[in-house]
Amino acid sequence: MPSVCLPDGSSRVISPGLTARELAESIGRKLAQAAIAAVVDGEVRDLSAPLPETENTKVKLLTDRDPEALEVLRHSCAHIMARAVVRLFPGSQLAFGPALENGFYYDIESPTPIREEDFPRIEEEMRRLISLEEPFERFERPVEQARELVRDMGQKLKVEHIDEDLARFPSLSFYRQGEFVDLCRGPHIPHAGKVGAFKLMSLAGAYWKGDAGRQQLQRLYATAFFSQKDLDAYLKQLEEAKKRDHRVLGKQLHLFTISPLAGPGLILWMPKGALIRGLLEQFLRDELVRRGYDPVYTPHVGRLEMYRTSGHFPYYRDAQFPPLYHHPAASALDLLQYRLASGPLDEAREREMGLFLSQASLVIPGYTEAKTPAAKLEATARQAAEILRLHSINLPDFDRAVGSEAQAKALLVWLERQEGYLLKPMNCPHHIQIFKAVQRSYRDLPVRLAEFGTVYRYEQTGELSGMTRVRGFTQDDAHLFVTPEQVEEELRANIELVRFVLKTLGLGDYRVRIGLRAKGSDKYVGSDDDWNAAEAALLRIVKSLDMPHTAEEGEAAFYGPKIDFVVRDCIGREWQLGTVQLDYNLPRRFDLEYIGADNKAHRPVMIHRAPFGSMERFMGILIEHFAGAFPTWLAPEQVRVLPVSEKAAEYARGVEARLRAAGLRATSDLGSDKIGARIRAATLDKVPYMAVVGEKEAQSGGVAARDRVAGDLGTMGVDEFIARLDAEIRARRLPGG
RNA sequence: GCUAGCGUAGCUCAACGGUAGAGCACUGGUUUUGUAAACCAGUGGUUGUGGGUUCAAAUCCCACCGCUAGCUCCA
Repeated sequence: MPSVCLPDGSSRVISPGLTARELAESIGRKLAQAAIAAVVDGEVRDLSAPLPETENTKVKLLTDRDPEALEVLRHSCAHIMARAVVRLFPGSQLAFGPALENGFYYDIESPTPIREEDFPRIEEEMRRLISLEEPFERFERPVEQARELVRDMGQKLKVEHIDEDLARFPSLSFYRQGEFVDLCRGPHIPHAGKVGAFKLMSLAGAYWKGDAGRQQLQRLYATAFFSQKDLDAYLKQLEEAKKRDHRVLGKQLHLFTISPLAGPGLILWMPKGALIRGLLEQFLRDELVRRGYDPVYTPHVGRLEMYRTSGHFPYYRDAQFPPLYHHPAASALDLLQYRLASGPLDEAREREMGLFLSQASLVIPGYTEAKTPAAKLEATARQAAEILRLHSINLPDFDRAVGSEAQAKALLVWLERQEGYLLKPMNCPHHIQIFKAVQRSYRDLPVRLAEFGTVYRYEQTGELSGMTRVRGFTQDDAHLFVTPEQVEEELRANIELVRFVLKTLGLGDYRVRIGLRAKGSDKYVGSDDDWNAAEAALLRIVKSLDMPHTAEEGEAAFYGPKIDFVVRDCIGREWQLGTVQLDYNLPRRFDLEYIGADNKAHRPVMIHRAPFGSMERFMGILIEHFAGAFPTWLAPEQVRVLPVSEKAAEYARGVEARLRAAGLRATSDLGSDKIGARIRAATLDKVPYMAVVGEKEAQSGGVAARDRVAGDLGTMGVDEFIARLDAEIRARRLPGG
């Protein structure tokens, strides 16, 4: 007899064909009404689906309290939204409409573009559909019939999807709601009335199947909840996050600015922001030195030759600022060489190349008109020859070269003789030179070279955002040169360092993500043994430290496995910080070695680590985490002295001087506003402490201390006030801690 | 780079084809203040830049620059 096992441990015998809904009814009428879907053997299913006729099937009925139910609800709401759009915008083509962590979207191609002004109409239509409480009815069709069905509905994208990805399935499922039918795997809520509250959020472009080479669709973002209360709470949380936006607070509190004239994506640290950054750097540097790192400094540019050796140039050149050459012809020849070296390209890569070349303002006569890849390469070579001639560069090897490969090689020989520099995209090649400057013995290892190193990457314009996505940033970088046996210990020490520092800043809640090789792929460098050992070490460490972690195959860099740190801030948002990466590649490219105990040369393993990513990004995250109210040890202004009236101004100046002499960052506000207004100003400036002084304090020689959050702390002596702040600063106490 | 939206005083915003305005901030004055906003006055703009349409453009059109939300990318 088939039976089910319920979460409370009880089991029931069921009749064949019984659905989850009928099961719920048999348990209780209320449960049946509240049920949204069911988890059957770990899989979320419709209530209307018959339960499997096996013994001891694990069944859990989901209600609006279960997170999985919310996902089902949102997916169903995506259907309701699509239905409303199809009604209002006849001829709309539907693509995908999945649930997300905070809502859902639907990608749609409509004959008349949808605009944000249309949101109220769409929402109204959705409300009407929801009030009908129509059921979601599932049905299945063999794949051929399914294809005909979507074709007859005029849903071209769905036809494409079946042809490309779904044809291998014997049958496909659909859900019907009134006149609206959508190809969909499900599951869905029993009827539309379960949607308690929803809201259309935004409109964006998205490529069909995420492929930039395909047409762009309109993506409607929205969210849905079981109750208006939950939606309101979510919207309030968004408001809260918005108030913490580091771009807003950074402006308000004069921490940093970005000037289009200085350059988009290039952070200008204002005095207050710079002070905080300096304190953070000092804190990190002290901690690194304590843990055996050696600070170094390297310049902002490096010879192209070095980046050719490391492989950074020219392979990632579309993400780099253009190289700096002395020879006036070199930039053009460099681009032409790059084009020739790339050889014949297919259509998609040719499009990318065209974009890149036009961005670099390189015009090749006859290039665009050339029909075949070979003709394009010929045009490129002609232009190179022309430039060589104009600049009287005699290059017989190029003239003799046959084919784009040989031509590229000849040009490269010339280019390599030219003086050329690159704004550094990474610090590692420089640090490697420092490692190589001294003969290294196994006794010297690990060598840990640390630098707050500024690097430059030419991010796409649409990618730039405040301090978190920029074109120049300073990594809290270090490179560790270790023996294979030392890898595990170094990784462990690294995680412990991150753990300590993040905890100090109140970001103690985080997990690590481990990037492993994709099985059976040959794109990785390094021996299998090294990889196996390194991957096992990574997993062993996170397990032994009892840390939340996820391991993801195929997420490793081609030169080694890596760990990413993902922290959760005080309002529950996750931020990806830096990474720790093992590297077998650069030691080989730069031919690094150390002398082992056997008196033979051995190749070290490199560990790249920038656990906080960059100072810019980390600062941005801290601003949001603290909502601009930095703990006293980091606050740019720690105390503001506020004389009650001008009569106490002289005394206030004296107090300020004493605070400064004690090492506190103090100022006085001697303005003519009333004391209440100046307290308000100091509070809005997020100054942690105020020292209110009037005639009483001037007589007793004290201050009336005030905390920016707790308010009046009462009167105390100046020394007592200083001691109190000093203790807090030494302990690096956190707000509320 | 792509899609959509947006650029008005230092900041937040109004004016939406017909004389560019408010609050805050700033400056000067009055007030001499006791724990989150005293009062009065004043300064401040070639409406992102450049072109076009119009008798007339912040407003409509085009190009560029920048910003925002996504997409794509991210060694």
